[in-house]
Amino acid sequence: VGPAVREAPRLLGRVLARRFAGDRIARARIVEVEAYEPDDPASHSFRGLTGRNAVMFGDPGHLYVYLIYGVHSCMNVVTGPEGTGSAVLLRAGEPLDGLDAMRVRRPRGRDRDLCRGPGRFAQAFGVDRSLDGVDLFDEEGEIWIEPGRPLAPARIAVSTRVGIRRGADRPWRFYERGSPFVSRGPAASPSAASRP
DNA sequence: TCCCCGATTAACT
DNA sequence: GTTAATCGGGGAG
Repeated sequence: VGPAVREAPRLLGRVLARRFAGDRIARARIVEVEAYEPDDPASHSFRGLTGRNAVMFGDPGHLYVYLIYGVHSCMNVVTGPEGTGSAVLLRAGEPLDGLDAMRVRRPRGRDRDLCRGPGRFAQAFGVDRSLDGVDLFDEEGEIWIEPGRPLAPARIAVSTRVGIRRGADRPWRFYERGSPFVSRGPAASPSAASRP
């Protein structure tokens, strides 16, 4: 629990799990995230509490799902503290288990692309607005986060965020250096980069 | 109410 | 490299 900028890199290497019908479980390592803060003009919470973003202002550890371009759902982890409006966008994952269940939702493309990009990640995991607000630490639920292995700092790259205008200079995108499961995006900033 | 446009993707040329 | 698809939030009138 804390500001999204601090929690975001700590989510890398953890595992997102999803239960489908028949107790089939899909899992993916989180390899790319972005932080969004309340004083951040790119964040949905920037203009305060609304119907859409209410979950962002609620309990940390819950899932905030929104629809983008009228087409794609995007998954975020609320990082709290409650009432602040901080969240981390899950941008990409490395599929581990249940790839066949993911392929049901995404029949096209290669396995490395199943969870590559926020819209694809959500689609592969069968997540839409109906899961907005669920508790991500309830392993009896439909979707949750498992501990996984935290990423060593040297393996974390930092860059500006993808696809935004306002707040575009903030280096709040974090991803696993060298991973083929990371979406294409801005190059890592020199200051934050360490040698491969 | 109307209107514009976005934390994107896939299918084009 | 360009663009259609497709929805709802939220600012303007």
